[in-house]
Amino acid sequence: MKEKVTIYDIAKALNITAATVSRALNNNPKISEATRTLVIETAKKMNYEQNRFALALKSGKSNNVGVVVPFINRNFFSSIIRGIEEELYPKGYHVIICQTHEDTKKEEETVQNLLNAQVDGILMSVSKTTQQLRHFKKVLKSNTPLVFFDRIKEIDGVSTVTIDDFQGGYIATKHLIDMGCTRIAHATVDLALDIYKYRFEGYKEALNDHGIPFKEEYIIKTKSDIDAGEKAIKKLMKLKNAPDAIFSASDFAALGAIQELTKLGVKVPNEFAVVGFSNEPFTQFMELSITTVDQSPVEMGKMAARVFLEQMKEPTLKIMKKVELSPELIVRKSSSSLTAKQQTNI
Amino acid sequence: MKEKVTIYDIAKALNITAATVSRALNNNPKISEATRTLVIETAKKMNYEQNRFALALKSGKSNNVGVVVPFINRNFFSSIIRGIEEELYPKGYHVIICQTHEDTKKEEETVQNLLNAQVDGILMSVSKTTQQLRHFKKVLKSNTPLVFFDRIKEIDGVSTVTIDDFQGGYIATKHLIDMGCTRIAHATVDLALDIYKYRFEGYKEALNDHGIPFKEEYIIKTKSDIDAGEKAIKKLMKLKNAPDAIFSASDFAALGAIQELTKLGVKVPNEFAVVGFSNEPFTQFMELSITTVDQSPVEMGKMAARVFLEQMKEPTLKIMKKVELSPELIVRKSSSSLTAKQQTNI
DNA sequence: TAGATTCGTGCAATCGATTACATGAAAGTT
DNA sequence: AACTTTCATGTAATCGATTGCACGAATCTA
Repeated sequence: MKEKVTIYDIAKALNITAATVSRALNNNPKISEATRTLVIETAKKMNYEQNRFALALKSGKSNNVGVVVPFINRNFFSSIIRGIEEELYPKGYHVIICQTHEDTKKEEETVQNLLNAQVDGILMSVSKTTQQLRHFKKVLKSNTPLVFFDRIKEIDGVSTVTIDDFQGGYIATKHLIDMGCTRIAHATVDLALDIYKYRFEGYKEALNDHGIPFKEEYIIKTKSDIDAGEKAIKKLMKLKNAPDAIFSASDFAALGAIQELTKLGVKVPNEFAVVGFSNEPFTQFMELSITTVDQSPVEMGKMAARVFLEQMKEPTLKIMKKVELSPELIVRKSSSSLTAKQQTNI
Repeated sequence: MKEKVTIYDIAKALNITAATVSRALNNNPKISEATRTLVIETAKKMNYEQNRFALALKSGKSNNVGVVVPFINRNFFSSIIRGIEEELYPKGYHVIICQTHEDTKKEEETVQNLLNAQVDGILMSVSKTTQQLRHFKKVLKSNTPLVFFDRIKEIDGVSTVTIDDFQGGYIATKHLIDMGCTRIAHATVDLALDIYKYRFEGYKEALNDHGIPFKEEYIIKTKSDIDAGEKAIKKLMKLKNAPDAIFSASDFAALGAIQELTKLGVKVPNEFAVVGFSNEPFTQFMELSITTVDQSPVEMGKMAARVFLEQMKEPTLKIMKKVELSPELIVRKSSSSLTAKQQTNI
């Protein structure tokens, strides 16, 4: 039906060759001003659109980038993707979304797949289960820019965009200390993942800086869900010297903690303060809104995209950049009866 | 560096022509069994990967589909995309994500863009502001399958996947009636959008079926945010005959309503019941969890993908399918003190 | 004015895969 | 034995855009 207009059609219409048309459209300086404008005008008139595949075939560049995340329908990741899309779309790139379901196998397969699709770059957050780095090496070998965000692996030649999880853990903990808490527990998730390791270390450093002894019994390794938070509190409140606050590396666990504390009759925040991590949307909507650490995911996505673009500008150079965004503590009711009133007007 | 292996390389290695290799790899029946297996084996050995661009250029098919939504970092949309991706990835399609920011201009531009990129199909949810349908007609003219989900426009030849918003409005309202409410208000958003119109009509029908007179003063047109919900309650509670329940077409407005009610000292759900719509994640996490209507967005995404695949299977046929998923009422505390206890264990 | 530059354009190969048509060998038919 | 089929493979065009090289005309140089 709809015949696509090609440069040959334009050439025929103007009685010149396709080569001239191509050059005119690409602002090749060897073309006379007269024919250039003529070509450009007729191109517009004929509704010419460059065929991306022909271009891709010739150049090897697709103008697509692959974005790989565990799940797209997690606020944190979808916000990152939003940032990436908003940064890359105006530059003519299309964003291809893939999910790994936290499964290394699928991750490897997906990466290989994107490579076959000759994406111009891959931006990704590594699956929890990933140990093997072979598939990333393949990406580098194929000269495709690779940018990790949030969940990274240290690989030579790979740029990374993270938030400063250490600082995040530090400010969260310091805030609890400032609020007068002295027996601060910490719920972590998986210390094999850098993000949790650094949050934990920030926690320890804050304690240390304020002369509060670190207690192993206050550290609970949980999953990142509500149930885990409840269990953590159950365990913690049985201790002889039960804590008076918890910094949870997960908002969901923080929520579970609050629910369990309420069930036990412990008043939050007066008797027990809670701080989460991630600024999941629900934390602000709760009646007892939850203090948490914001990771500015949209900004993180934009930054990852910018790092990629920078690499594309210098295809000959091997750029390796490490960007660390600053986390922001968002104080809400779960940790501060004082500010509770200020925070009421959402 | 990394030289890509082509069928010519394989051909050279086996001292045959590329045509034979191509045919062997495509299971063309004219190729002898011997050479076929030989070719396939060496292809594997040489790590051959088909060049998607060459294929795309020749066939005009990209194996990409475009997905267009207002914002990707909205739980509803990101969940739909998750469904789409999970359904399409195994079939070899890549999903290209685009956002319209609820802006018709950007929507038109995006659609045009996807068309240029020769996607094999476009799945989208229409922007709120879209009136003009020209860009959709263009899609149809180019013979690209178009599937609308959730926010649709009635266009001949376009398949749609929606939930039965009428039924959603109906069961939400009926639930309130069953709970003993008799003065049920309704907060809607934009009656120009079908989804809200149908929810409203379901509401009216439910009232009607149960002999409850419809009152214009109980209908509030708001935006879909917390603030809007608060304002709605302020207005409603000033009425001489104030309502005892509200069915909000937006979860956010429902939340705002609850907050305002609490501020006014009205007990939810005992004195006033609230039902929202969409099953946003926060509705279940609230201390006073919110009754809402679930739209099974992942399922909706999968369905949209399946409708697309069906169309691809029959390229000659013009398939126009209308799928309507059933919404599900999720009863939580905000409307039912009885079930409140059952719902405690999340 | 002859020869050297410069300029604008055309020619043709290339990117990698597919496919209608041609070809030649083997097998079958009478 | 001569002829027709069948079968497997090769030849070459095609998809659309890019680009090094060639070429003729116009302009410049001495």
